[in-house]
Amino acid sequence: MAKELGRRDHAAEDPLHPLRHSAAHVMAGAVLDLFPGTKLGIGPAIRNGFYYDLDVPRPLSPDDLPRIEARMREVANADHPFERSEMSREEGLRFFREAGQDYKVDLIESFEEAEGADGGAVSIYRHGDFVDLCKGPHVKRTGDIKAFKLLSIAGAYWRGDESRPQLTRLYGTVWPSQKELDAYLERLKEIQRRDHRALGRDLELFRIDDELGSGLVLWLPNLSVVREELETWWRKVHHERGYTLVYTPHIAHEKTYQRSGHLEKYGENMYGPLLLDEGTQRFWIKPMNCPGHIKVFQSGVRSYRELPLRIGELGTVYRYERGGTLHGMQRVRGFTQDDSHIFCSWEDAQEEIGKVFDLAMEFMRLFGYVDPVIYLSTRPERRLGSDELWDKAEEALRQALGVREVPYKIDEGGGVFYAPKIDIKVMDAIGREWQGPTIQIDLNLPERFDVTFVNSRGERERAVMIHRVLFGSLERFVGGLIEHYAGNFPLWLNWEQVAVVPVREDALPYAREVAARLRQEGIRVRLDEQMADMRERIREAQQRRAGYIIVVGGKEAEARTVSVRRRGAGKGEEERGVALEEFVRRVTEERDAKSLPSDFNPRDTGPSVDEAAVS
RNA sequence: GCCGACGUGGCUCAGUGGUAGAGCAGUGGUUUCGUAAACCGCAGGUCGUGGGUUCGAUCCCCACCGUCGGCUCCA
Repeated sequence: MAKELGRRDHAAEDPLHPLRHSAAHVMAGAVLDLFPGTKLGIGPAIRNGFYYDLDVPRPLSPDDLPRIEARMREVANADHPFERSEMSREEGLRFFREAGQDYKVDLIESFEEAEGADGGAVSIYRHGDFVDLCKGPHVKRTGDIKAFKLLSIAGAYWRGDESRPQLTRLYGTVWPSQKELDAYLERLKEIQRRDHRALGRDLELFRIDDELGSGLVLWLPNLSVVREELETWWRKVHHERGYTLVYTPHIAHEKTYQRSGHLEKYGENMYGPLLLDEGTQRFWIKPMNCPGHIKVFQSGVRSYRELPLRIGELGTVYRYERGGTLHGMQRVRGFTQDDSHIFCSWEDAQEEIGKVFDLAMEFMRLFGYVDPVIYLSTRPERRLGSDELWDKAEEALRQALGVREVPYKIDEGGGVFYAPKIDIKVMDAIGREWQGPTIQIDLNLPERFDVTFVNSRGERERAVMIHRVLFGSLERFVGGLIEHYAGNFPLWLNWEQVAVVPVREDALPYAREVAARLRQEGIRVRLDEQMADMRERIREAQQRRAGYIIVVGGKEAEARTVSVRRRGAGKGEEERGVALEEFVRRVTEERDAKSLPSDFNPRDTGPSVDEAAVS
């Protein structure tokens, strides 16, 4: 899911900020003209555009957007100047109170509470009849706002607070030129084309069935192939790196989650209780894998000689999420995490973190994610554990990054209540930022579960618990991959690596031979023996995103060759007369190298796209 | 959960206060055709669910469920 991290500083640096913010003013003015009595919330510039939160007398529907846009165009054409002026705080309060602009009054009042409100004055901006409380800056005239479009309507709470009134948020985008606007709209279309929900349906990847339950993903056969390959590779990589892979139960006795603190801190997201033994025993479905892994660690007395003990699991968890937040595979109620907990001593912590970090970077590279940005998130205000522990934990993370000389940003106070963490964010093929792997040092659970090992002096010592995920959840990761690859998976993950198309029925025996030869190498081959029109079968294979389509007929059978067409090739770009063994060699090589596909072209990205603005 | 929009056969969509259509997919047949959609036929829907208004509702009203765009939250 594209994240808006950095949006705030981005807004400040963005040279288009005045344009976008000005467009927000013009939009608010247009709504005020068309719907008198509208109250203004806030209307900031955001990445690629702007929004304004408004309290409109009647609900707006998408049909209203063209009208508002038309009115905006009139205002733009009228070419009013933006004029700045100042009022004292009292004047401002009186002005907006008289105008019935309650939210602006609320804002000014909050300025008073905030420290450093500048000398008691507030600034306002005016264009035409429209006046708004605003820091600015703005463009000079409304005529500077030319290439814009309103995109969507949504609800948003005043000040992002659920307990406060909900306003109507209008999203729009604006650019210096029509050409840039068109390019941006084209990018939005590209995002829609890549939407994993649409591709998931068209390519028969996954399904979410209402009767089965929303937020619960059925992995259909095609995507199950992808997952199986990912899991197989994941296990191999982890075995190579000294991980111990385990399986833990999906439900646990209530005692476990009382001790872990999950019931207290996370209970509203948990499924349960399940009442067993006439209701005397209460069990809950696991929302996280940590307690299970701790129990694995504690299955015996651990010696320092056994550490670091790296316990990993593709662990399926269930979490209740509110209905409105569910989104395809990317926001679900049941998912499988590639979870690991590394138990070690403080001496080993930094090195272990470093190893995890290297592995994480390798993961992202393999899938073609680029421009990783590293964040170190430090202690939040509300937290568990002593400052001493936080010092140690943050230092270990810092050192691990320092040793590697990787640049990173510090997200002060951005850690979770029980752990500081390293987050890796990456860019996908169309320039969207995604949350990648995270590494945390858990300062809570080792205490709660009294996780210890026996050190070289024969003493019990508290173990350090490093928590990490690389994929995150397979559902979210693979959902992201679908969009990243636009459905065109690398050969090693492709459900249909080769489609064999015989020209005519008399080529079937050779086609079967070819298919058998490829299958011998473990290649996933589809040979459709129902003889329909050849062109139709080629087209269908393309629609299924077969990695290669090979056409065989009499000529090929005689020469023991195949006619090869690579996915993504243009019309008439097939390569004829490729020796069968040569083709086998190429395909197995590409598969084993886990190469990115030839039709994978990360776009040269301009400004990155804000997913939120898709209409 | 909240605000708004939407919910017609597997998919995309049309339609009406008097109990429904199209294209694709499916299926049967014909076609045997060397690289991006051959032809003809058939079948498939209690129009999301439950109430209400009405002589009569898929179409109007209400509730619920679900989907979509956001908010909030998060893997």
